[in-house]
Amino acid sequence: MDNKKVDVTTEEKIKEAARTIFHRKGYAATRTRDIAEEANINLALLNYYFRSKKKLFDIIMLETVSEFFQSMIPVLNDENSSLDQKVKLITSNYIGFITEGPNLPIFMLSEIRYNVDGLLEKLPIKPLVMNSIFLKQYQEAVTKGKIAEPNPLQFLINLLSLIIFPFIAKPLLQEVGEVDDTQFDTMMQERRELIPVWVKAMIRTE
Amino acid sequence: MDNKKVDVTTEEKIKEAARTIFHRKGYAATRTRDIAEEANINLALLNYYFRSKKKLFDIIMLETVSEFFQSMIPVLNDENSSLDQKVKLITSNYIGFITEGPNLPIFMLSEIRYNVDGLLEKLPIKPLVMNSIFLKQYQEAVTKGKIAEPNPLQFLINLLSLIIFPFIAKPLLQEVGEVDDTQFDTMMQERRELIPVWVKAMIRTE
DNA sequence: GTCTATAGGGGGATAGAC
DNA sequence: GTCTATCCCCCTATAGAC
Repeated sequence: MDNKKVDVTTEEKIKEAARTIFHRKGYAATRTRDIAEEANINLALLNYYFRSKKKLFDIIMLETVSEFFQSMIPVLNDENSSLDQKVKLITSNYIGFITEGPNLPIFMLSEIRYNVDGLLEKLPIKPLVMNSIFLKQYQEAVTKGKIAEPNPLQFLINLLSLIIFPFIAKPLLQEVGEVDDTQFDTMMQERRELIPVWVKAMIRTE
Repeated sequence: MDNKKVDVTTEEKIKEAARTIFHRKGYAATRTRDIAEEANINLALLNYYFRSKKKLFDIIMLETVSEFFQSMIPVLNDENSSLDQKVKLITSNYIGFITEGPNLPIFMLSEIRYNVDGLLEKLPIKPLVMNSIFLKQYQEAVTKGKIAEPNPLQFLINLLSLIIFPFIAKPLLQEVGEVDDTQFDTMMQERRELIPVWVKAMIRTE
């Protein structure tokens, strides 16, 4: 009876369109008219449902950032996996995630700078990372002398850098390296296997 | 006679202001009024000198991307330095460069996506990297079995990722890691020494 | 070259019919 | 709930005096 496919409410259609356009062009360059067109609805309906461009944007932004972190949390807090396994999962999950929506990182990171009142404070990002099993395992490995770099934040920065940055710099890297879209994608998929090996080599003690 | 300090032409004043505002807010969110105010000139003068917002932007964009690459070229083509030394120089130079203008990477990378007609094609980026001494040295090291990763582009991606990404993700990382501006800056400066060690460890053969 | 004043248009938002 | 028509502000760009 309940056919999931058909209950696409107008509100959902608008949100979906807004997500697409905002992610592609950013807040300032997006026109509400573009969103309406993408959603195949009238411009007035957008304001009927969401009051204003800014309110609609805030909703999309919150959902986007939430989803981005939610996908990491169960991995970080799995008691039954090792540090190495966590690194592999985070790498593979995020490369897959970003391959699906390549505009996501640059959108999040540029919009977070100025179109955010206290968005990051609304989300429980800090405690979820700081109290994670992941962090405990890292610190334990440092204590045991298995890891050279004592600062877990430097490690996290490195991991995220290697995963996310290539997607952000794609146009530049394609120009520099003379690679087309297919070749670029192949390289990114190779990195699913390579990054875990690399980060392990980076922090191991001599 | 020629006092460099005083010959700040109106044109230069406008360009300087435009650079500041464009870098901070991006093309779409920037208003020509903001630039005029920042430059302490009348709005009409901006159009008198540069015809339109877009033309002014194109000039700033070209200069910005040019400067960014120009600073790398002499390092990449130095015949008298080793691969390791080049990595150290690139790391240190760019961390210094970006510390001076922290908005630069996110500005370049987000604007390059859509506000660029054929900007990258105008600049000789490709040959300058592909024909560089740096690349030759890398390939030589691969042939000699000193480097495990055969693809120099993967190596370049890793190096640039580790250098640039943390600055782009600064707000996020500060929230996650509970670090203030001073602590963040300290970490970035530490990375001047750390990154060369890390990338060396990443690619070395067993 | 630099200003004031204003034209011109685009885009967010609303009124009001259906 | 959904549409058409329209308001109105803001921003880019120009006209024209000095």
